[in-house]
Amino acid sequence: MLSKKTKYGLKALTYIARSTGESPVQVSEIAKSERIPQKFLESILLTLRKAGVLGSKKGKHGGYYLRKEPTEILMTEVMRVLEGPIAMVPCVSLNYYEKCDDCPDEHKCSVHKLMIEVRDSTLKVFRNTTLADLSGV
Amino acid sequence: MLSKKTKYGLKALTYIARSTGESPVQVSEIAKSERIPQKFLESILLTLRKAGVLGSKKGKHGGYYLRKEPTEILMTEVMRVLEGPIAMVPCVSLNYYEKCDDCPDEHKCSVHKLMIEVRDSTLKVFRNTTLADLSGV
DNA sequence: TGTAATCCCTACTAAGTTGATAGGATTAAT
DNA sequence: ATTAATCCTATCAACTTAGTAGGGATTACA
Repeated sequence: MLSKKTKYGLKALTYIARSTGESPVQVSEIAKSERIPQKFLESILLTLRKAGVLGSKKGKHGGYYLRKEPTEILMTEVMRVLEGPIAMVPCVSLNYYEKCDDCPDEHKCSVHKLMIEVRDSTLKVFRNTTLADLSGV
Repeated sequence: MLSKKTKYGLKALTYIARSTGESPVQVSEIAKSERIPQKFLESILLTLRKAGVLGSKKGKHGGYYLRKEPTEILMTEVMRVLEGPIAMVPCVSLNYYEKCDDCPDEHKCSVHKLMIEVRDSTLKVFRNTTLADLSGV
């Protein structure tokens, strides 16, 4: 299951990408428009900022803005930040590899092979999709 | 993340598919060989039996056996039984569709479109893979 | 017919995750 | 100063996961 965190994060990014103005977009505005609990959204955007996807401006008239063009923001990056590893098992994760405790030899593991295929096909989608595709910009 | 339940279930199915004998395969044997907690595995195989993937024989010399040929057992079926919906959000699930509370119009939802793509690419893998592929039979 | 082996079923539980909420600290514009 | 924003930490209820425990029901076979 996709977490609410990721779902909200994607919606917020889409909203920011679509907002044309020069000034940064405020959390309250996004929260209201996208029906997301504001405090929860705050923490999500903070995560995205720390990961370098968003920039922020503090104080009055502050808010969040994209650090890159929507066409440059890949879903691989966003999904990894919000949802964590793309692979369904650590033993096939490219970025967060971990050995399974119960597998003596992962090359003989039937689950391993299947999960590599799933990972690759999902990666293909995420590598081929940018924020621009999501937001129609 | 893939649950242990699914992982263990897949390993167990693979084990059963590989075991050539006429008599059914016992839980204890699978548990020992695949390093799976026996009681946990019992409940998993029970689920697979109730879903019609496995058959069972009770009493002494009892055990589990496949109800179909490995080539006939698709990953779509097994994954749905063990892991639940293949879609990452209910609003794009083919078998367990549910509307999102926060989406006024899901056709305009950016997350929706992305998740349909992920669902389709994952489905493609699962529809193309049978237990025979996993077990090399 | 007794007994051991095996699946079947229900209930419980510790640990972790999720989806928030609360309260304030910090920063910047006016 | 005041106001409006982000930033940060802590807390929490509900749920899920990965088991464990204990026994019931069924069957093979001596």
